[in-house]
Amino acid sequence: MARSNSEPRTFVADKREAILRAAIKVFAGKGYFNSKVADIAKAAGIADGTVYLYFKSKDEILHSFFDRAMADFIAEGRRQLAEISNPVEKLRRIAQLHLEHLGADRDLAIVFQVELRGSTKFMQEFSAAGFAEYLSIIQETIEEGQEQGLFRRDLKPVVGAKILYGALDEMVTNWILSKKSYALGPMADEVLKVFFGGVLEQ
Amino acid sequence: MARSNSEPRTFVADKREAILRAAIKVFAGKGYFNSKVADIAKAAGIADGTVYLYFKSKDEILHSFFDRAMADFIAEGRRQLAEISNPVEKLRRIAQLHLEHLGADRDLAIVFQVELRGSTKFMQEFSAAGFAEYLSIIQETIEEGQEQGLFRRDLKPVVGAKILYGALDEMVTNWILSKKSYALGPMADEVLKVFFGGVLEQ
DNA sequence: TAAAAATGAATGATGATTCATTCAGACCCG
DNA sequence: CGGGTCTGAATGAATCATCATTCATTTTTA
Repeated sequence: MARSNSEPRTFVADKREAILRAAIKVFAGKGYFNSKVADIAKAAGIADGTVYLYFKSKDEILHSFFDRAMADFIAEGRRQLAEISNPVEKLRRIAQLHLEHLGADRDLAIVFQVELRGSTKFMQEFSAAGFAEYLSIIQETIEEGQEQGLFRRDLKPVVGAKILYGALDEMVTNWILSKKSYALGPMADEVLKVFFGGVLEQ
Repeated sequence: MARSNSEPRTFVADKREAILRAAIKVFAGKGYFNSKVADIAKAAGIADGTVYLYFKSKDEILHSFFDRAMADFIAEGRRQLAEISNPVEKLRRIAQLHLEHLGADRDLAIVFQVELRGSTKFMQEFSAAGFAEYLSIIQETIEEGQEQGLFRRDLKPVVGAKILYGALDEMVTNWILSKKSYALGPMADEVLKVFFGGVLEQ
């Protein structure tokens, strides 16, 4: 009762966090369905049962992770975009953030690229949430660019958004699967070179 | 022994085929890990054990499917590309084939987009096989185009291939998840418009 | 009728989840 | 102080359901 009241909250949040981090590492290593809750517990240095004091189920661990990771990413993106007015530069920043963010944490990237897509159920649930929002940020930026006469108008913004997202996404997937180690961030410029200017010789 | 020698082969192949088709439908519906072998057997109208007369394991069903589907697709692609000499038109044909093929069979598309990506293991195994070959067909076509002075040279062909593939792939994924029903094939032209010419106003 | 194909009940392993028990620290009282 | 008590966190062995796979038996085919 007379406990110094913020301390326990912090403690609990930390352990939840630790389980989450351990889970990501385990999921990244062997895939969601091949990971045992016992593996996660071991990776987090706790007993199997303890996992259930912080999460309702194995499923909820993955969900929590996505929800938080995506919300964080979008919040950061919006923050940075607010400082930019030129749509061309906005798209550049989006591409860079996307690749730098995932390029900075391989486990996170693996879980995002691989596990997120591992079930239509997840995809749809997730789709409904953050993913659609992300696509629509790109889409709105393209609309802005069209209004300002910077981008061609014979292209549906929603299609443009999918193309850019798809290209970035493929960069990440290839990076994960590649045996070679290289920086993902710089690929943003390569993608944008094509997205903005196309491959045809003028 | 005195069997009219091609008939039983055919018969066996047909049943194998039927199991494969049933499996795809089931996998597409609930995901590989959530699908029971019993579900597949029921969908194929046979007993559980019969599945094992044609496949060594559940895993092998998925593998067989990928191997065959990918080999067929690449063979068909090569056949059609052989009739085209212009790299621009070759890429157009690739994009159309890609989207028309998956757009014609939703179950096939779901398994390809979702299950194939559902595990790093699968991705890597698969990657080693047909997928790398597909990417390199695109890459070589871009190289040709560069040699003929059609495509800009300040772009690595391998990167260009990933961008085009990624954009097409995203069209398929969105199509699968979309509640609206629309034709996937025609999206090829939209993608190529951007891939060839870029989004910037001239 | 013999061989091949198919059956589906039984087996055995696996692994998510539960819960009776232990443990650690906070608080109280003499 | 120092030991007793309470609370909630943590434990991990046991439970229980779920399937992939097998194989003795039956059915079909030729």
